[in-house]
Amino acid sequence: MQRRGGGAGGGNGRGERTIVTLADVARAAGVHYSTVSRALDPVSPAQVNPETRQRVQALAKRMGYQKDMVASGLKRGRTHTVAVIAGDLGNPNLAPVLRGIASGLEQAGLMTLISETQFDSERLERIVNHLISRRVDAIIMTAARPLDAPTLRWIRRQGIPLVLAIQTVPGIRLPACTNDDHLGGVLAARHLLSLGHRRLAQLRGPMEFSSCFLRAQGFSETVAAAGAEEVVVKSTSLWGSPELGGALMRELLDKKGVRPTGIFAHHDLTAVGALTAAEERGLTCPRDLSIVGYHNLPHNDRIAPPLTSISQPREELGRTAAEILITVLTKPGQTPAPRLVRPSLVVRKSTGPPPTAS
Amino acid sequence: MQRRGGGAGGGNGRGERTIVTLADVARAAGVHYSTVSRALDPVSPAQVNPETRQRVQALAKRMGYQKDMVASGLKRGRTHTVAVIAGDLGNPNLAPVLRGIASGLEQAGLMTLISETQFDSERLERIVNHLISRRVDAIIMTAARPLDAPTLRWIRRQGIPLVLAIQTVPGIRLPACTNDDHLGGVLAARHLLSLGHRRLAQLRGPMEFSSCFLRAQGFSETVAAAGAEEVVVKSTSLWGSPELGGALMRELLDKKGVRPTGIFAHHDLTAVGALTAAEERGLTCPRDLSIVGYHNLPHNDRIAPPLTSISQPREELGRTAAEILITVLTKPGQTPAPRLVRPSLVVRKSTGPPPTAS
DNA sequence: TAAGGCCTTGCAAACGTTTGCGCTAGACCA
DNA sequence: TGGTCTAGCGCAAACGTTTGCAAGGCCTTA
Repeated sequence: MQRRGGGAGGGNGRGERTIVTLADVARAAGVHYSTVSRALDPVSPAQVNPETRQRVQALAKRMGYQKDMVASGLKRGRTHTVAVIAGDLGNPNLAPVLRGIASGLEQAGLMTLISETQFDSERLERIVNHLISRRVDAIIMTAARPLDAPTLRWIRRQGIPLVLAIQTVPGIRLPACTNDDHLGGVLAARHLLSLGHRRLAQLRGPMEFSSCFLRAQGFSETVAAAGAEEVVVKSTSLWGSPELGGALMRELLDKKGVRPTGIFAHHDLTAVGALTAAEERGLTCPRDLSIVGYHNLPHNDRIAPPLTSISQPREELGRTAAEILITVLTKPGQTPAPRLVRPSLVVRKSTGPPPTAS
Repeated sequence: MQRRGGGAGGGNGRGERTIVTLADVARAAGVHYSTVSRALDPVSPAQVNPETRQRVQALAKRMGYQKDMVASGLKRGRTHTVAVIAGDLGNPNLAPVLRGIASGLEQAGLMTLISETQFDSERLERIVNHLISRRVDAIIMTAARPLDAPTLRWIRRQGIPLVLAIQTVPGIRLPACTNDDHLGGVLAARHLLSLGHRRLAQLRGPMEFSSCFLRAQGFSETVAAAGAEEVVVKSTSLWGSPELGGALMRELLDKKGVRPTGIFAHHDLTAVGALTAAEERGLTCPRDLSIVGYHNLPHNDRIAPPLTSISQPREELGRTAAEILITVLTKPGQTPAPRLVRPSLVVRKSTGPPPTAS
């Protein structure tokens, strides 16, 4: 038996329980510890007498034996741990995805280890090295940017299975699960067009995010196909804040020419900022302009006016990513096809027909 | 050298890099591997010739050696991993706390492993057993409920340091870092009282959460001390949803007697639901009633009317919890005193003087 | 110059589990 | 009855690191 190091976290260290190993169980059962190991291994084909197996299992349970995953990991080379790398845990869209991943992986007996890069490449590198040295079985990356391509390649060279979720990066073929952001752009455009808007604009997120790029593409294509007009506003490197939305909206309103009436913001918070900026210029929504947001954040129906938005099935995305990862782990060699989950449009009060006079 | 198992996650497995061990570096350096181990150990007091140390370090770096934390963990009994158990990752308040914890622990060279219980006791037990068998160095629990007391005791008996964050449970003395919820209740009460309200009420969260209990207590005490009146609404076991807020508010308005004018909701979302319900009864805020929320959620200033709320320093709480944990790990035996972080009042438009006619 | 000290390094035993191999004993067949 | 086969179990070597112990060399001191 072995003692645990360190005093008990809370108060009197009277606990100081010992930890039970294979050898302990073996001694009690009167067999060799390798036999115990085999008896406790669920997949080992009847290498051991059913009777012995029963006896040992019962004994192990009674003694409170728990396999030491660290030792097992060292020997087997598999730690049953999957790391999820996130950019910003504060992003409310992320939590359901993480939950989907964790619950999906749990069913396969895998533990989820979450880390946050805060979009800092150096930090990402540190984290990845740490994870590698910890011998995680696989990595799910939810915050990939083109910038990170070298790191992704480095992970792959280490022979560690890698799955991308939410974001994908061009130029690297990796199993991935993403939102159908192109479709999201299309849905936003169709909605505005069907209401009668003919002059449209986008408040875009950073184009180096594949998600934003695709949203923009889907939107622009649909607008062009309908023969409507799109006013282009430059995209920024910032992302998803009301401040950004305000800035972009002011820039849009300062432009010469005819003011667009249908706006597609790549983020609900951007839309919120844009709304505020528009109100400051005496415009009201949806009378003077309609706006579609993205992400369908929880408070959208309390905002004035309640925000029409594109909703993404977040938990499903996480579960799908987990599924993909599990196929990668169980069937090495094949690269599963990328998978898309489909967003939907949630109509509220921030969109309506364009002003008639114009 | 050893090969990594499993095919590369993405496409052609051409990579299949080998992994470098102490023995490899030792061979290349012409020394014994124990010497390499010592040369690479930053804390080992000049056990090794500075010259050799230099040479070995340079070589290790050049060869891309990375310490295998699994093997190290097995030998040393410390995995440099801390588990954080959360109730619901979707809770927007949690993310900053997690970030605070992770960044605090990172500075001590500790990795953060996050798990979600979804407030399921059975799941919690599974997770804890898994973590123990993975030999995590410590556990931070962010969602403790009285219900979980047995599990907490079980963790402590295993000799695993345990720190509570956000919630604390009565009856167990454990190092903890929590919000000063009592002060939060006091602040809310003082604010409403100073505006002139004399009939107050609370829309409380579940009283088995220490945070809600303390908020309620702070509020009630302050109201009583001011000689004002508090209308009591029963608390529920649900938590933090607009639906709950609506239900509680309707119950309050259905009560006989004089309607209270100052409301303290234990959660912003509850406040939002209450607002909606009040509007349905023809009451407007802040003219007919004032409401103070809790948590200062990001969208509070876009809600109509913008919500006065109690703001908590979330990331600071996480960092403090990490600090506590580190003291526990470095100075075993002592139980650090519980620490409180102080909330503050953010005044917006949902509070004002009570209606003059009454 | 010899003895004792320190500094540096090598040796080998752990940590707890997994697993290839070999041994024994019973079963089966000729 | 002797031989082969197989089921069941023990043996021991890994996995990669840490670390007490001892050995060797050099320096100091008497």
